[in-house]
Amino acid sequence: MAEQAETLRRAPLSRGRILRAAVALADEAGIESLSMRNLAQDLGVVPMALYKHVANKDELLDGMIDVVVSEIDPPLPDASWKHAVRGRILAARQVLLRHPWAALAIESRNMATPAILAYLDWVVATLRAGGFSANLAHHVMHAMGSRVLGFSQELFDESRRAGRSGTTNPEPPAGLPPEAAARFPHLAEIAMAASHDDESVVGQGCDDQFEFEFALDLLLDGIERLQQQDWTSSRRPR
Amino acid sequence: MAEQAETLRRAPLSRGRILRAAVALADEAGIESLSMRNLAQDLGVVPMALYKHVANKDELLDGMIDVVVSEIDPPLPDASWKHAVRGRILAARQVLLRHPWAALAIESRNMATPAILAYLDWVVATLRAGGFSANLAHHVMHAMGSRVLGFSQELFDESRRAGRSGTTNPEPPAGLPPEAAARFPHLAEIAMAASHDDESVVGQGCDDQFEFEFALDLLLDGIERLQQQDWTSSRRPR
DNA sequence: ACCTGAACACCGTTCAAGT
DNA sequence: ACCTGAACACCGTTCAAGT
Repeated sequence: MAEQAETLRRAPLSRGRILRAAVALADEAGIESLSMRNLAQDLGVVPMALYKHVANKDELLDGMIDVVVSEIDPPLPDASWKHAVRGRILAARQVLLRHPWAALAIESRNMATPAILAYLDWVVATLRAGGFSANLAHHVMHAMGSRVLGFSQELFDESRRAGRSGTTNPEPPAGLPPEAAARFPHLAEIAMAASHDDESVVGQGCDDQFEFEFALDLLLDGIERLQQQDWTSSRRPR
Repeated sequence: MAEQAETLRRAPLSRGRILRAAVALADEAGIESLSMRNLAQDLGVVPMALYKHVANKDELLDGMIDVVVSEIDPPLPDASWKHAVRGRILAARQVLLRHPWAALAIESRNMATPAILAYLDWVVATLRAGGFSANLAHHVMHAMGSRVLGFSQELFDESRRAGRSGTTNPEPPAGLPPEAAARFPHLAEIAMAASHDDESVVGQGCDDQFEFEFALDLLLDGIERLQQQDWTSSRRPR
């Protein structure tokens, strides 16, 4: 009875409402807590009701990815392809930081969603307008890989695993555990090396934003050099 | 009775035998078919028997990753850090091509396994021996990201999804579906651009090995340039 | 002391029964 | 015709009962 009244008070189900609730659930409780049953409960609805708006869980995930990608700021008009692409990729990274589950979700799905395709199409259009051949633009897109969507792509990226953002893990230990440090001395050494010249600042973890921009600029600078040299595939990067 | 005889004929369970069977199961049937129950059945054993050798499924996955990483060829002695690192990364890629599920598995686990740490330690040692500062080596490892383990890191990488290797998908369609091509003309254009100068060869998909080496060399060349310039973090790549 | 069948608490999804 | 509770075929893991 009370439950029925609750249900009636709610807005009618819609695909958009389902997707927004799913994104919120994944953000708050982690992607591993996203089940059709949990999602239905959050919406005050019986699980089967979801299936009228999404075909199955995979399609739900595709929809959630579209929601996230649509949050990427539109491009700013910019004279230089390099600034334009760099700025939009950093904007994409900000979005993915808000939705830590999204990077892995995008990589594990195999279909490109419409929002992702539109985003990638803008990147290619910007390169082409900047004087890139279709051939070079093709290889550049491969080389950027998922970094073009702001993925950190680190080998061990804490933030991309179990969702639970914020409060629970205040400070992940920066270095290796002592016994691992002894076995892998070179890793231990660079784990200590801080992001800045001040060598006395050690063991306080990595500056993720710095590392992302470092890698992004390394790629963009190399790409710029190829483009200025009128690169074609017969001449390898060398 | 017959089942008991079968079981007795088998070698006794061991962590190694379990891990090898798990890798084989994931290779053949796909990672989504890897359940404790299926694995136990393959081994002719009751599911609970596995728990004496692996604590839980996550630890099983860690062990499987270790098996895969140990398959990477040992480094060849090489005078140049660049050739040594490049060669070993391409060897890692060959291993990951044999185990398509492994890339995503490594990215979704958060603990570095001993085999991965040993591999990374070798890469760092090679860089340091080649004259890299600890600081630059640190940033380089971040910039390489999971590419150091041979990941393609493509945004949409067919091979990394559902395992089922070989026979079932003879030829993935190279270009976009027609209606998508109309909406995303720039993507359609570069999807047509083949890997080689011969512009008449279109729509036959991508040369994955070429694209991987293109991106790898782009990174390695940029890294070499930084190292030769005595890069420090006060001077950004620029 | 060891092993393991049954059980628990979940899944995504189907389907037939009820309105 | 529409909606949905129960059921199906799975999970990973616990635990107590049996040897």
